Amino acid sequence: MNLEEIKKTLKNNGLRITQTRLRVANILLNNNNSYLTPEEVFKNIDGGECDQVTVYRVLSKFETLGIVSKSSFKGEANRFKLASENKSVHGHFFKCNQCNVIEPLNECFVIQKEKELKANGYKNLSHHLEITGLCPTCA
Amino acid sequence: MNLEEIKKTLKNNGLRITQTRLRVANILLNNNNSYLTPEEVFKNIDGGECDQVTVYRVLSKFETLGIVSKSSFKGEANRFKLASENKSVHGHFFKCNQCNVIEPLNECFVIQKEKELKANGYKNLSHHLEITGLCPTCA
DNA sequence: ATACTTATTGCAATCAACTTGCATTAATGT
DNA sequence: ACATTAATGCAAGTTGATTGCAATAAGTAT
Repeated sequence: MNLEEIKKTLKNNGLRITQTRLRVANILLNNNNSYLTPEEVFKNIDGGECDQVTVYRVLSKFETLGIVSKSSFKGEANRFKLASENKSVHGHFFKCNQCNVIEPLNECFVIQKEKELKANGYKNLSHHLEITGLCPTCA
Repeated sequence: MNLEEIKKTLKNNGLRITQTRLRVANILLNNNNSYLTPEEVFKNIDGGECDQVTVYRVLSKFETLGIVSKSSFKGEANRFKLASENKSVHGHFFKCNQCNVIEPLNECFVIQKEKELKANGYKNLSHHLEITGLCPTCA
């Protein structure tokens, strides 16, 4: 996704190219590799140039348009990044119920399933896998 | 988990066997097969017999003790049920970003990984897998 | 360019699901 | 029966997000 593609997507859907949408888009473009919370996006914009609610609305709209993908973890803010070429984005973690340590799980079991879903017409897939329990230290 | 096991677990951890803990335990025992939110548990207790905050605290304590397992979905309340004999509990869903339809995914990819973690000393494991995107209807 | 529509925004209020602080109450070991 | 301190109730606070509505600005027609 580059700026032109984003603009085109907005146009194609009868949506307006507004200041805030452009600002949010540019921040995402400059952070292509990391997920940002709406608040982080807002702080990058800030200067009183827009309202935080607008950032929420823009990101939410971007998501339904497939411009961004969302990483959604209970207990923390949503995170957004530009949708990658291959639309499949994912994160895997182990989270200890006691000490709250979060360890990445480095294998992806789900890509196979996503391929299956894609073959059946599902789009813009991303997934989130969380295994919780007690880590060896706490167990 | 039966009532005796729950009491024993509390004792073993130097915790008191209180009215609210017993009430919550009994409600969970009578709903062994479905996840309940703290609010649902509270409503089952109600009669002004305790405070909802206490239910939150009890369920949270039960979780760290491994008495219950938690299903934790962003955008909705946590859900709890008694930990099963085999401590591995899981839920898999596909959630459409547009229409919010939630479809269960009937296969479990993660059991293998959990076995691996168990072999390495992790305990009370449960997991949650969510694939999001656009369902064929919305795509 | 100017006027007109209506999508988009800002602001304030509201929400859900918890969490926290603290004084009071009630389990439990002696 | 009493002392200790874990557990509770109540009120308030928090975080992340949503909603209603009047004001504003983007895009289209004139």
